[in-house]
Amino acid sequence: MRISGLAAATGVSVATLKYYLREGLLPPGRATSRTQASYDDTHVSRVRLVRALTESAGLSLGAVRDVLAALDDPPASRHDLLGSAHRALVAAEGGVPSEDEEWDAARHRAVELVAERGWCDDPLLVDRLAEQLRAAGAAGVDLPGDYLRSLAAAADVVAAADLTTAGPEPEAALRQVVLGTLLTDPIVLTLRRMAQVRASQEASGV
Amino acid sequence: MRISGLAAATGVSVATLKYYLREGLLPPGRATSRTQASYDDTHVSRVRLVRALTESAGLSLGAVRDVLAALDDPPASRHDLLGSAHRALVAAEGGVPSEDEEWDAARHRAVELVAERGWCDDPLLVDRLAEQLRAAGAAGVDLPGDYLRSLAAAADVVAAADLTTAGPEPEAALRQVVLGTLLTDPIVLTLRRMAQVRASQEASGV
DNA sequence: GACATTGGAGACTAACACTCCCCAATAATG
DNA sequence: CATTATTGGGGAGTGTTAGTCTCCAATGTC
Repeated sequence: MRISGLAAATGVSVATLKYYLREGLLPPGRATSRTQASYDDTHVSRVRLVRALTESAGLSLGAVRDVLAALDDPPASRHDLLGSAHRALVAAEGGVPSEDEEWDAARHRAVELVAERGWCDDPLLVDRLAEQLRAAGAAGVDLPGDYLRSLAAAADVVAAADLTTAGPEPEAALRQVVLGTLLTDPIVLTLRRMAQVRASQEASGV
Repeated sequence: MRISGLAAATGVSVATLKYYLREGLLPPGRATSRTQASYDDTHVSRVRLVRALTESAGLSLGAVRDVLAALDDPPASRHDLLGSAHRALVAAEGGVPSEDEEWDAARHRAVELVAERGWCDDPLLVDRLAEQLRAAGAAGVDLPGDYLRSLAAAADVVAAADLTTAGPEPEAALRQVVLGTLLTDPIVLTLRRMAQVRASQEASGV
């Protein structure tokens, strides 16, 4: 398959594919001559993956590059699997916290919630949570402790389901967890909207 | 308080505040002369809200403008409350679906899941879900029905909690639900990451 | 009265994700 | 074998977003 075939198979323009090649998001095809290369199914699925990650998961192309690099990295051991997965995920998103007194209070709340659940205390994740709590507070949105505990309980349900989708082979499991998480993040939020509408209709007696 | 005071209170540069004024994201201050205006606490919290919505919730300034406009709109009735809230939320995010055969299959899965839960069948939300399922499938990530059902169950838990934070007055409730949802979306995802790490440690016997 | 600050407005910038255009080399077609 | 289309490679240009910079005359402050 030549580049125009790849374009037809994925619905992405030739110009964009060339751009992805230049940016290293798509590996070069097998060169059959100086001005021709052939692409196969792996290229098709790579392109589809890039599109899903940018369009659905909302990642930037730079973040996609990082995720792809992490997936190509050997996961060392099954124990490190989720570790490297989360390094990829955290790197894919951003987050540099500021430092003031409101932030300290938010960070304290974050640590407390995590401790209560017996969750990991990865400082990257805790800092991010603290920053998000601070932002909500600064915007005048109050998040009671019981409310956050409900969110945490729901997160445990989701995480348990996430783990069941991972098979035993480290490489496939890494791929499944990283991509699955990134691609289901928007799904989780959409389901939340749907459930909200239903819950609100019930509450007003429809 | 003059504009430099507003800048100091919010940590946002004067140039950026002027930009927000121009863009209509921040109402003008009370003019005390031709070259001076005074700003109060409502301006401080408006700026903080804009920053939280862009930095934490990841909205574009255009989406922030739409959300703010929706919040200023009178919610008609308590019944329409979540309706207008969701119009604001859905508008704030985007999503125009494509039309092919994979999409039809994804749409069918979406309709089924929604029907099973007895959720609303707002076509905007269903279409969005279908598009997200299609993207995951195209990227080679398989989402079993049981897995989606688990996510849906968790969404119900979250939505029930969301509703408890809304008071009885329509205007305050609208604000709480819309902003609360937008600002807790990233929190939900962070909690998911944390719970995943814990669940994975448990699974590998740590 | 000297100096800083303000509102208002236009121009400029950097990052992002393409998109267009050109080239010489090659492939396909008649 | 001649003509036409397509390819890889790469530079330059585009539109959007979210600011940032510069300038002005009017005003506030010491």
